[in-house]
Amino acid sequence: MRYEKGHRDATRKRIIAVAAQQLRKDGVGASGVAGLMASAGLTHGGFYSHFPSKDALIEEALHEAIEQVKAWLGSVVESNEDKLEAVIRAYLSPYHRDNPENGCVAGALAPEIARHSPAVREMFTQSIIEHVDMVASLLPASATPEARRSVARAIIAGTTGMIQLARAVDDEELSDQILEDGIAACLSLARSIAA
Amino acid sequence: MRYEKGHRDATRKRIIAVAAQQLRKDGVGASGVAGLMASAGLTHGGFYSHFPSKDALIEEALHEAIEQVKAWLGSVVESNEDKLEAVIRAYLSPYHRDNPENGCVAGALAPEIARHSPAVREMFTQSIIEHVDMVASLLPASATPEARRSVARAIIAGTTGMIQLARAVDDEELSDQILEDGIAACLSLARSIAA
DNA sequence: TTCTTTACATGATGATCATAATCTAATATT
DNA sequence: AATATTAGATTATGATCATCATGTAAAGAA
Repeated sequence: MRYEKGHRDATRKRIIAVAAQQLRKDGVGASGVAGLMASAGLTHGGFYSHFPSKDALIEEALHEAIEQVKAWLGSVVESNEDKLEAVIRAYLSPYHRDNPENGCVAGALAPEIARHSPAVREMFTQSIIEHVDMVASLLPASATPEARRSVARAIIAGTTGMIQLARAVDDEELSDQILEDGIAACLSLARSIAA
Repeated sequence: MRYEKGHRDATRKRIIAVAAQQLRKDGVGASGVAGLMASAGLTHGGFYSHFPSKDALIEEALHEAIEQVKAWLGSVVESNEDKLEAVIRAYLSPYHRDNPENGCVAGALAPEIARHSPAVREMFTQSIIEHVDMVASLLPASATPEARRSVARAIIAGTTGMIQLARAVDDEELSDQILEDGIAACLSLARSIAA
């Protein structure tokens, strides 16, 4: 049947939005086309009129997810006085641990991305580079630019592992400790390069 | 056909050994029973006379993989003077990054483990707890036990993310930097709790 | 030497996968 | 009002998945 104009675009966006969540929640490989479409309230039939392949959707959905995370962390930075501590605490929060579908792409999918297509890895790499610059800008201004970028890389990569382990372990107390120790470690690192 | 005695046990061990590598290399979900058996030089037919289900093999294979990593890092600790620096450098080495099939289970599979069965998560959690104690024992003796355990948790979780990002990014220079910055960050953290 | 056992192979089952062709009904266009 | 268009549904295809039933050949037991 034919729908009002704009319907097609809205549907396409909805598929991407649903995929951006589900890929982080269930993993890329474990998310099938039919399941994604069903989550968008559709059947699998129309999929290939929106995307040339599953991989094409994955690429778009991961890009969308990365933008969402960037917006989230950006708003945390904007609305807080101690910006570095605020982002770290937001990233290593129980909320982020318990809601991977709205959280960091690396935290949910890093090993799968390492095994994915060059296109996805390239996009991911670009987002990491930008994120390094963002975090570096929050580090003590008294340190050299390269020292700040170095610590920013360690914080970004480190926190990725911290949120993952906090999700993987089957022990609530240990999970909370991992988050808290991670926060302390990142703040210690940041302080360590202050002149 | 009937084989010499001991054959069955040897085959079983070989399936587990092959799976322990392949799961880390390709991911748990992406590794099928038929592919695993083929890598062991067999067809899929005999699988269910060795294991009651794919999940049962996964559990055994991941346990085996964890034991291998424990042995690897244990030997690094034993054979080096500066034990902490040696493990960190081994873990965050280009060799480890480029050979996930023989490397850390968390580094290869943490998000998948977070989504896996309670049995797998429980075994994984236990191995993390033991690993925390091991790393804590390498930290400055002048610090309190809880401070050492806290930093050990941060180092373990942090390095997991570092090896993952180093694998995921599509830029050799950035990948090397992540490893080097990770080493520096871990050593800085260790120093920070020395009395 | 004959017979039984068994480790694995072959082949089958039904589910689910990505992808594609065809159908349908409602809106846009005329 | 009649017609053309189209978004998405239904259905189909062939691959691959985990799981299981049956076949077979060679080693061990008799």
